[in-house]
Amino acid sequence: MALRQLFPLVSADVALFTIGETCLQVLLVERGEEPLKGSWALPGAVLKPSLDADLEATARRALRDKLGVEVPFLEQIHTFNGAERDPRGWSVAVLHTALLPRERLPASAGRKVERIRWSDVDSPGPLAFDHRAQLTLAVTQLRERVGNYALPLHLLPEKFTLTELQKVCETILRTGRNIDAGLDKGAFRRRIAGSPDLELVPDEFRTGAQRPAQLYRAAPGFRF
Amino acid sequence: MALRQLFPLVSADVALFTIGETCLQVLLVERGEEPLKGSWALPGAVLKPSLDADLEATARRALRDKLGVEVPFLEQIHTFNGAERDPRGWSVAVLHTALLPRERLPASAGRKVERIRWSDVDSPGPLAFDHRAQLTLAVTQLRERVGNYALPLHLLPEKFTLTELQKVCETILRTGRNIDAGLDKGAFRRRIAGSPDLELVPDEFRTGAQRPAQLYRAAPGFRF
DNA sequence: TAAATAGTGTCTATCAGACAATATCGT
DNA sequence: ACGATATTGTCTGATAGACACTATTTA
Repeated sequence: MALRQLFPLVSADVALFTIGETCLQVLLVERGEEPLKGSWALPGAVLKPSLDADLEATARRALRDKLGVEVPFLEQIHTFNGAERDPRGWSVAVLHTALLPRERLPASAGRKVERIRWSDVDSPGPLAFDHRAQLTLAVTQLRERVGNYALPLHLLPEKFTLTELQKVCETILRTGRNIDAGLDKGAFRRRIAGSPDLELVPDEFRTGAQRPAQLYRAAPGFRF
Repeated sequence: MALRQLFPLVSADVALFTIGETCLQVLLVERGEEPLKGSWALPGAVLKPSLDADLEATARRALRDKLGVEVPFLEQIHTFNGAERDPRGWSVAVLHTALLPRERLPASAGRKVERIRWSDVDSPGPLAFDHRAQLTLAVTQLRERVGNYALPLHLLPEKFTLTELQKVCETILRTGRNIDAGLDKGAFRRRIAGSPDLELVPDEFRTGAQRPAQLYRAAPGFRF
């Protein structure tokens, strides 16, 4: 299309992660329109300058439309661009990473989309455009950032135990090949203890068929 | 302009760094066109889809035009965007960081530009658009990444001594306030010794009025 | 009391910073 | 020999991982 020779297509894509039973999972949507109709892709939307204050707003709009959800964490991580990545022509796609606790998954999907699917991040199957590369980057970068143990707070409910936090970290780090990824309990808790991002919830515990576990939450001014 | 309500302005900006006598310096250019003609800004160019394979190419084109130089290192770091950051309307600016050894500075400036200036990164003066914020991000991120001691290789000539490398690291880390930033020689060299990014150049030394210093260079397959 | 999970303590290898000592040049 | 810088070595405190131990609940 000649238009693309003057004005590139600008869009926002999102790698939305959540914690599955054993795996880190990512949201995929089936494309309902050409090009590549019927193939799976990361959710995304074309920028509408009259609607979106910025591309983060574009990304949030995509998630509202396709999943009907507001995410607590959304951040841009890389911009894919060029003449070749989209068959429609020159395009700019700003990739975002978003995190959603499993508890906050909506019961129903959004409008405007055929099907959605939660996929293990290490076996997403074929994806449209360069979304395989986008996903790889988002996953790699997420795993690197787990080190500070703050990011996973966005994948947990408001109150959680240290063991739950550790499980989330282990799930993120566990790849298809590397089954273990078991973090040491002692070292993990020592590190957490010194973190300003976390605070203890007084007198609240998670009970079960064993010793109750102290509940924690994100510290008041917690941001990244 | 109504056009901007349909198609955002897409451009690439560059924070080009080099090492001055005592300071980390960044290239600024005086804007030769409206808007904000006459004010200082980071070099950049509007995307030309027919010319540029991607926005990295746009950034390289900007540096060629304004400084007449090819840089050995150029990498995208963040995308600034929104309806408000440019008076012309909705815009997308992909900010890049570039590094240039002082030895490779061209004698003359490029075409297409009124004036250029190398500024200390901590006192650039007023800048156009959101370039002050862009510069702050680029500098912050550069300082964080000096930790691995690999990035500064792009700011040095092909062959260099460990002391020269250390000086570059110290210069990058030295802020206006923090005058010291002196790294420990022993620790620095120990760390370098274990790095796969560096190799010794056999039988080559930098001589002066003192003990000659062993020359090093980037290891063969050095990338980030 | 047994099972299960929470939480703590200890040992050790590693590493970074501080700082001292030695090496090797030109003059 | 002296000044200057390069290069190496040692000491020490902090820390992460491994691993074992204790604590507290329900069944």
